[in-house]
Amino acid sequence: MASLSQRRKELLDSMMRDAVYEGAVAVLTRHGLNGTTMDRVAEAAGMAKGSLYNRFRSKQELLEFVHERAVTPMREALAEIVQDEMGAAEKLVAISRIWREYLGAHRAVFEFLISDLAAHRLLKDTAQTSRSSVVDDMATIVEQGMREGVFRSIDARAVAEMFVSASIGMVEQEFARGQPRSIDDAVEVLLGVFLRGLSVSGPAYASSGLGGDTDER
Amino acid sequence: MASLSQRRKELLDSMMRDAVYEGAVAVLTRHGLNGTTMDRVAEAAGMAKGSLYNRFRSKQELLEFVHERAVTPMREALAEIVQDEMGAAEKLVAISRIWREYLGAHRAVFEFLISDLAAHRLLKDTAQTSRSSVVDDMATIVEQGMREGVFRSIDARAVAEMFVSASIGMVEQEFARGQPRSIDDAVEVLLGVFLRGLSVSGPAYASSGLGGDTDER
Amino acid sequence: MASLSQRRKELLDSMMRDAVYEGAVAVLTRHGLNGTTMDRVAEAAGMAKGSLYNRFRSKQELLEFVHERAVTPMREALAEIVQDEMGAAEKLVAISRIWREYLGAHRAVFEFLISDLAAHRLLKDTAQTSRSSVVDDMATIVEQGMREGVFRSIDARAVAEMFVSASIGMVEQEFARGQPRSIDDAVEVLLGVFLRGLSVSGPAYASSGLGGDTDER
Amino acid sequence: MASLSQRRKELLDSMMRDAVYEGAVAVLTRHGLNGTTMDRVAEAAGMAKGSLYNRFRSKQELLEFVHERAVTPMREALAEIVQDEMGAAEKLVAISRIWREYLGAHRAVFEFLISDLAAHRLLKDTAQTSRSSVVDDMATIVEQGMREGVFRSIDARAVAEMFVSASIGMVEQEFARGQPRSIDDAVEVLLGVFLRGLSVSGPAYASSGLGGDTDER
DNA sequence: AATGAATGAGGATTCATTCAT
DNA sequence: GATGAATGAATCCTCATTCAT
Repeated sequence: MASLSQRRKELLDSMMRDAVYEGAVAVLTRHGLNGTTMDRVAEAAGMAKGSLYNRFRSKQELLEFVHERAVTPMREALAEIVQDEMGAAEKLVAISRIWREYLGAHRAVFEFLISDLAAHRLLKDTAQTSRSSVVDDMATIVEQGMREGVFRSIDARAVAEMFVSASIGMVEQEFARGQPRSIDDAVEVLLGVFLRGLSVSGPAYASSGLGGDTDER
Repeated sequence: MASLSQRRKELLDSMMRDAVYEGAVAVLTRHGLNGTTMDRVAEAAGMAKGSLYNRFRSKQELLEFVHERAVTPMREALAEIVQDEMGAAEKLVAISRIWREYLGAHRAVFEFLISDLAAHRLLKDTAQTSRSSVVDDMATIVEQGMREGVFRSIDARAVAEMFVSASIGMVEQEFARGQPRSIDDAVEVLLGVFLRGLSVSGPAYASSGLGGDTDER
Repeated sequence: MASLSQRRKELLDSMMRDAVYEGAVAVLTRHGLNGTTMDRVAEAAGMAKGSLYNRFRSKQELLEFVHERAVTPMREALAEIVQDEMGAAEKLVAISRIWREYLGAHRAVFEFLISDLAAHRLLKDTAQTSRSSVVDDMATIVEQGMREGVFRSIDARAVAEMFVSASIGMVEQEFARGQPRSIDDAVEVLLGVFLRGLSVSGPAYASSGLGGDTDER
Repeated sequence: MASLSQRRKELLDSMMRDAVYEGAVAVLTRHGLNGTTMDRVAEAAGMAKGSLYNRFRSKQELLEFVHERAVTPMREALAEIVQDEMGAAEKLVAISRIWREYLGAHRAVFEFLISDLAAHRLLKDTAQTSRSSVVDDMATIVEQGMREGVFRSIDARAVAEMFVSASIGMVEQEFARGQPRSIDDAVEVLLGVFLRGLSVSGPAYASSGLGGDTDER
């Protein structure tokens, strides 16, 4: 049987993919998306440029691989939480924590691949889908909260997008200022706003200028 | 009088700058930041490449011009509102409306220049400062609300960043889906969350996992 | 008569040419031959680029004008000395002094136009001719010395070229080191070598390796 | 063994460098320093433009390589002669011959790289140093002659520069006229002048106009 | 005649991709 | 499969020259 050399090959292949991922991340971190050339990735990954093209048909495919590998665990964690038996509010808290941890640990990749619109363009299908699916999952949780009577009736997708954007925005700001918050602090601010903001019996919403939302007053 | 040819020149110059702005925006829209080459901008602006370099010393300078022209009015409107005599909540509402209008009208530019990290990198000084100043203004308003006793005590910068990111995020999502919300709807969702989220006597905040806020469900 | 406005025009034209010359020299000095653009010359000359093209059909022509104006006085002085009633040795001395003064006063132009082969190429006809004519005049003097019996029989053109090159070379070296010699010192070294070198009854020339130059031993 | 492909690679590399050198020289010869574009060099070398950039990081580096390769052997020969046990006069003769041979064989390169001030500017460090070191070596020989009592007391650097310039000047003139002298003729004229010019008991130096050298008349 | 904006060919450099070894 | 040299299209920028005002 070839299963031995088969396994060996797969192992080697897996190791190479690891090397590529880490190399690419290192390059993205130091040089930015535009500065991420195949040459640099190859060197950082400790292999020849040609070898990259044996695994990935193009730079685009390589970046999609990196994106996928970076985002997948987060998406899976999110999907799992969505399936869990917790209440919607609890889920939001759990997600926030997981995200924070993840973003903190992989800030470099996310800085370029999650929020970079140039990347969005480059990775159109992959990335858009990915962000979109995250928003979908979040929306599902918000809807759950509405069904549970914990959240008030609201445009769930809009809130989901707000939540995702606000989460990323906070992290970005911290990156930019070089003053990261603790996970606890960050989650508290974020959820402090969103949970209250979604709560059913809220304080009067002093709308001055919003058409006829009289029932919210 | 020289004032005639003078005026004429200024007019022409102004028209050229308009053409450049619109050309650049068109190219940014169609090709993304990376695909925005001087050649394409020149063609879109209906002039020769060399002419671009008569106005702008470099691509960087041209992009800064575009960024500036796109963002300035918004920043000015924001600054004005910050100075106004309104309450903090009212200010947030006003800002949201203005932003919405603006973002809707200039979606293309903002899609690339406000939230594109590659642009941030390219326009480091200009763009960073610009986004930063927006966040600063927002934070000022949040602080005002805290002083007025309308908002609870909270990390104002964090909230400001969340608000800005959430606002942009919503618009982006709408762009991506091709289903823009009405200004009223958008502002209602956004402020519905943030005003409640910042209100003093809110509903209990059901934190599960944050420090010791266990009994707040 | 138009002679008044005629004169006026000529005067203006003459002033403009002066301005162009001085501007061009300033630019050559600061930016080198390659850095000498029509834009810079125009600005340094205090006029519009288009006006340059009213006087000179091309950059080439402008540079030829500059070269001509820089070199002409030297050539004329040289020609005059050639015609003079002095002995050949005296003429060499006189020429050396005049050159020195000239080179010192116009080092910038000469640094680029006399010894720069790129300029030679650019100014092929003008410059080559000019250098050539200088060498011709020098050769004439050397021949005079030979006829007078003061100089020994020798390849006059070769000596002339050596003399010219050595003169310029010394100045260049001084420019490069930033340590100009006094005119007296420079002339003394230069002529100290060449006059002895050309003298009839010289010291034995210890040629080791020169074929059969027996009469010089 | 890797030594086979190793050797093969080195051989190829060496051939490429030869091709580049010869291509560059050809282009320099035909188009001058300014006309020496990477495109033309690539074509003349029979390779793609990009390949040039695989070997040389920039045009500057490529030109330095050309300069180095052209000048090094001469400099080495010169340095060796300086070290030799010969008398100063003999050394001058030896050097003259070697130079002649070299300049004759590589006239094209030297026409641009040795005496071209634009090149000096471009290759500042490399070229300046190179010419300077040649002059230094020559000065050393002159000083040796002075110590030996063969040459009279004189500004050695000045004479060295004169000698170098005169040597190059002669060759240039010959290039320009297309009438090369034989090595023997050239060396005879050159040294005929310089050796006499440096000799101790020379003929009276007929200075007319030099400060106080009155007794030499 | 003066002006200076417009033009576009030309030049240095980068980099994704291919391919011979 | 691995390698890395070769390729050339694409990009930013410069500058001599033209021409409408």
